[in-house]
Amino acid sequence: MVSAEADLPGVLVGSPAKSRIVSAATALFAEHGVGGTSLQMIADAIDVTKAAVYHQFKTKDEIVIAVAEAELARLEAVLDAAQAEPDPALAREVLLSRIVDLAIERRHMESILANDPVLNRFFARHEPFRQLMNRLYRMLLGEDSPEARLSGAMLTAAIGGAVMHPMTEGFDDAALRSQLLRLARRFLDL
Amino acid sequence: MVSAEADLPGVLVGSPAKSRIVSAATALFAEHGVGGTSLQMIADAIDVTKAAVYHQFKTKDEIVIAVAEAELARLEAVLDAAQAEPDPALAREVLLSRIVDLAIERRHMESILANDPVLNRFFARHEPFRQLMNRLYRMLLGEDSPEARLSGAMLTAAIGGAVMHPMTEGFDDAALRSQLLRLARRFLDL
Amino acid sequence: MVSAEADLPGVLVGSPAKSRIVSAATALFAEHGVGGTSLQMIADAIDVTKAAVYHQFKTKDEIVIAVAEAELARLEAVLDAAQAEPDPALAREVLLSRIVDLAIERRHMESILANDPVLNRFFARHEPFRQLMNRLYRMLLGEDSPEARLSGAMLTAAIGGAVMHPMTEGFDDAALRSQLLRLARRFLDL
Amino acid sequence: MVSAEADLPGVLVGSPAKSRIVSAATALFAEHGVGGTSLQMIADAIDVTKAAVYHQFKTKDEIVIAVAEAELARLEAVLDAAQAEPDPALAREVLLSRIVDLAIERRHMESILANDPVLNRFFARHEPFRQLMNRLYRMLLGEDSPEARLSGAMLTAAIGGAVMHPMTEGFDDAALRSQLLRLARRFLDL
DNA sequence: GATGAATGAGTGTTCATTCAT
DNA sequence: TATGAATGAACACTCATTCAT
Repeated sequence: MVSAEADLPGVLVGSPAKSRIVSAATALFAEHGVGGTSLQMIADAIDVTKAAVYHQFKTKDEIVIAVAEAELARLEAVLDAAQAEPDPALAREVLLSRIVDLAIERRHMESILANDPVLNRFFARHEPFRQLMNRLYRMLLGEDSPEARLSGAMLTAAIGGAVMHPMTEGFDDAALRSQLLRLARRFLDL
Repeated sequence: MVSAEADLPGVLVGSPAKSRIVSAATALFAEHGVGGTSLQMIADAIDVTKAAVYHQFKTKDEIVIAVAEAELARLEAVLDAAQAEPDPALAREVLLSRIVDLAIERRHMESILANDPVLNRFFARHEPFRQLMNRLYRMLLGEDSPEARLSGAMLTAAIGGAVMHPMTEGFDDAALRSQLLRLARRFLDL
Repeated sequence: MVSAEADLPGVLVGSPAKSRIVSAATALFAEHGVGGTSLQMIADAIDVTKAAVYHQFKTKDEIVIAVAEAELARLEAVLDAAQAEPDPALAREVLLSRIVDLAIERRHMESILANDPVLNRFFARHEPFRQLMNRLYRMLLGEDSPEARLSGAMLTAAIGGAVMHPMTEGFDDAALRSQLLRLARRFLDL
Repeated sequence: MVSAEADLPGVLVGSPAKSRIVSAATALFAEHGVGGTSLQMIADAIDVTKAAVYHQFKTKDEIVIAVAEAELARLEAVLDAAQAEPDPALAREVLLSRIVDLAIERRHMESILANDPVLNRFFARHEPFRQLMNRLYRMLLGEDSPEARLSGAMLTAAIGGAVMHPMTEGFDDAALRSQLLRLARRFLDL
């Protein structure tokens, strides 16, 4: 079980009431998927009634979108931080490191956030997400060709998938982290 | 929409009646996820009543397991075929090629089979699956160390994730296939 | 309270289970209106669960339509009976008499069936209903002009409205019946 | 759609705030019925919060009553105007004409106000309404017998029902108006 | 093998209403 | 005067599951 009370670091979503709902929903979505999380579960997690949740969000979809956008905001923060670094090679290193960190962190939430079909469909049609990913690939691979996009997609899928993969349960965080970095760098020809 | 009537190639699951259910369920799981597929939908797809489905499978979970094991059987067939090749390097090539084929095929089912949280949880606790994956990694990487397992997990996650990734929609099948092979070979230092 | 168990005379709606639901729904719609009648109320009235009702009708709308069509069938039976009479003047008398009977009967159900906005909207868009009404007007007024239709609409509205009108509560059934017939005949210039 | 902002002519219901609520509620009741109109809809229509509405009316029922009484006040105004005419025959003509006007006006609101079961029940138990109707019948028919009351009830039901009847959709306002007057006069033996 | 009828627990959503500020 | 937050009860509808036939 995940603490539903702790706010996600660095994310603020409107009113405190809204923010608590989004935090709880994020944790629950990660554990049970969007489809497996009922509004009753979200309401119970923050100890209010379903109707109170509905006072803040008109539909479950609105909650899903809020969660997705909060997640996007975290990725954007990572990109901004990396871009602040003037040396491109160093920026790439920072970016890779932070992305692996995000993935490792997800591991502890038994996260299926990145794999959830509902969220995937949302992201696929969400232009800001596509722009963010393109920015990410450009920083990682130094160019913006279709091939670079495919390489980028493979790399992020590889990192995200690896931490959740049943076969990597034996690794502790530190080991997984350094192995992932090593393999990712090799993949990027660094 | 996917034809729910056509049997998956090379898979036989008990009686013909059972087999038709598993085929329909596989297609529906791929389209809507396990959680998003009701027994009513499965029954409708093969034009029988819900009760008829229950006559073959005692619970929905049994159907899920049957679907998962049928998928596993397909992977096993791929491994067997590759292992029949005496030259290890060639075997590896065949294996990689067939795995990419499986992934590309999934693409057309808008498959979320590999990402479904329910199936993931099933596989994580399913010993035959773990053994199959270890066999796969051994063939791909030539050894059976923890590091090899992590590399293998990353590679399969990368391939499986890439075909579904929103950013790879622009590639046609052939292009995606050859790019995936190229990148996978590079990753394996072939 | 109306007995929800007694079947409407002469109406059979598919299976017995379906028929019992339609009977109960008719009584409840008459008492509380369509909008004021919940599926729970219908289910309670015939002592089954809501889900059992849903097994017979996929939506509440389907129940509303079934009720409306059963009511239409009763009117159609009245028209058929009148049309069996060879003498046109006598047929008109029979028709008028039966229509007033229907109205008087409604009185005891505190019926708002004819006034229900939901049913009204359904009927307005239901071609068989329009044809039935035209047939009725033709028999009553002997012609099929727009003016005849307006006269017919006024007459049926008058009869239907009068029995429910708060100002006619003082009349007993027999008195109301004969007065309605007398006024209706006068209106039709009989 | 009906403008919820414009005040009903000649009706003032307490404070301006209260009046705006009653106007909006009247329009919404006419469009969706009492049961189909939520406090949220009323609040939205005049751009305040639900709580603000509750500040003016303790319950939804109070709003319903206020709406009903405002409608009654309009009818009373019509009666007063007619009674101001010294010649009884002319007074009757004026009254009939104004009543038909009210009915025609309702037509454009797709009004279900007169048919709403909730309002009907309210009126049936509302003494001022009964007195108003008796006054109306006396003016129309020149006497106050039970028979006159029934004739009156039939006539008003006929007029009110006819304008809403599905079979009268083909008439334009002017045609409907003159036909209604003609038939009503014939009915009253004028 | 298969069906139709039924069930209990759940879903997302809306409602009239209350209350501290 | 008005608001934002909350609530409990109800709503239409769906679910996996059971069972007599």
